[in-house]
Amino acid sequence: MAKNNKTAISPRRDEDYPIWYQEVIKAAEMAENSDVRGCMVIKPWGYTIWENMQRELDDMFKETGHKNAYFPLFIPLSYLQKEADHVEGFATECAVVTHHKLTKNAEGTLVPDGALDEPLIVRPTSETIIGATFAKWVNSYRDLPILINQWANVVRWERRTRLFLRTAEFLWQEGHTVHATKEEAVEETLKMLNVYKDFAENILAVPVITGEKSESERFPGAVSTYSIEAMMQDRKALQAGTSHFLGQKFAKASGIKFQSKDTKEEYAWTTSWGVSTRLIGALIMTHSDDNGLVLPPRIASAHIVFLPIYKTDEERETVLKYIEDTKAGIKEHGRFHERHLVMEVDDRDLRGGEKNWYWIKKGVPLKVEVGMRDIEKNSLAVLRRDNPELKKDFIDRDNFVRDIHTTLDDIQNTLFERAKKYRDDNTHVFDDKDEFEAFFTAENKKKPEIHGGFALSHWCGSVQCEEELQELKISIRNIPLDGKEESGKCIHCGKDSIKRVVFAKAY
RNA sequence: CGGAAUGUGGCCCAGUGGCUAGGGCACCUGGUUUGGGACCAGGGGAUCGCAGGUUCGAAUCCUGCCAUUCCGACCA
Repeated sequence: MAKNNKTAISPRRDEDYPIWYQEVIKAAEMAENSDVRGCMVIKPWGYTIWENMQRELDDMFKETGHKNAYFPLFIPLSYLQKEADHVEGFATECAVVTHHKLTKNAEGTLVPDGALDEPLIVRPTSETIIGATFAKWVNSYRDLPILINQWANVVRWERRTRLFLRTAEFLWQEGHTVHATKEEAVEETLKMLNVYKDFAENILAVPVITGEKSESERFPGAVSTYSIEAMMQDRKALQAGTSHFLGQKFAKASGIKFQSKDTKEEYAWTTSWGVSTRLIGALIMTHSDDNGLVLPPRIASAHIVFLPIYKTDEERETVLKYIEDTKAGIKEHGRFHERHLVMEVDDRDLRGGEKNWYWIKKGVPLKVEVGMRDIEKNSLAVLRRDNPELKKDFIDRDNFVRDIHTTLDDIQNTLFERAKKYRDDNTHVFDDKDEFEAFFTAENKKKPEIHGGFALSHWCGSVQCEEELQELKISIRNIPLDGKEESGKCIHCGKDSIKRVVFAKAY
């Protein structure tokens, strides 16, 4: 099938990456901007992905001993003040509730009325309110550990928003745990970080680097913050999840104390960890191409779409029957990784071409055309969305049905390997300052091309070097956990260093 | 919060002081079509972002505001 040069998404990635991103979302009907500034409407095709993420992650949380609970949307203003660093981090982006009713003024317009004694803030995160609650739950070492997760929405009044990547309100999960010892809390922090890595790589097919954040990138109030970092197709880094070791800071702020075995009163050790709808942005920017969204089968909103092709009512009957038989055959193979295969049949009265492109842009892993010619040969016209050439294969129906799980797994693996290769190809080790700086300098300053990537270089550990490197618009994404110790010189100041860190431009 | 651009039916745009604001796409009706973005005919749909001002007359000029997008600072 000859393919013309026109791509379904315009502009292409190499023409204008940020606009391409928005167009992919629009074309796939995943989300749109709402009438409320900075807040998005997540449409069914996008929300299904979130539901799939929730289910997979929730299983993993349960598997590691966590239980779900729900805490209030509103947090008393005074609670936020309990932890000094925490206040500083979030104070500038809080929605504040000051009144509890509306009345009509002289002009007949509704105005806030009934001022609250103490203003409430809409949670930007829940450490404080959950900490206050945990303080009541914990008395003895026998009450520990407490392993809680909450699925919720949070609000951070961001100045500049982008669909899925940064919105004023977003959906996420936040895990909060309390432990008797530091070791146990650290272990929990790293365990959940690895759950995130597992999820990102195996379910989303997004390769990530686990590592610790530098001091300046740390969560407000944390002792240490760890992240998973992914590379998008514009070679910028995206922080896709974080896990925090909170030490005893929040325990002290909220009074989470317990009596130990030897009858002494001790402060507990806490952790928190979260991923958000931002992961959908990561998914889009990792796999999608110039023809729209590309979804890995393990997270896809639908796995297979059948497009019936017929001319007469009789043919329609025949074709739809053939599709139903094929679906039934596929169902007999059972669930795909414990999930029912979602199969759509698009029998809308639309031109074939238009319908085809519709589903290509939606990123369904397998698109199957069925017409009379296929039925005669007992075959199917199959297009794998991971094939950038959009090439149709005519496959024997029995083989297609038999191999369906293998095929989907193969698409999943192909996407992961492709993303991993892209990241690795664009990750370089630098020991020379000039080369390092050239790597991050755009050739065309007016309209910077896609350039740079991840640089693995030595860093002395000083905040000053980190700040000065911001001139290159880069930051330390994290200090990889699997990085081996080796002596070297800081790429910026030349002082001694024992570890390489990941430098990159970031979202 | 700074810089830039843009606001005209659902979407994309034309109209740069003068008749009833146009076109393309989308939508609805009828017909012909249907294996890679169809065609014909008819039809519905707009307080030209908002508020003031200038003018005999404003989508068009002026002022202010608002929104969106991009770039920067700040952040998941």
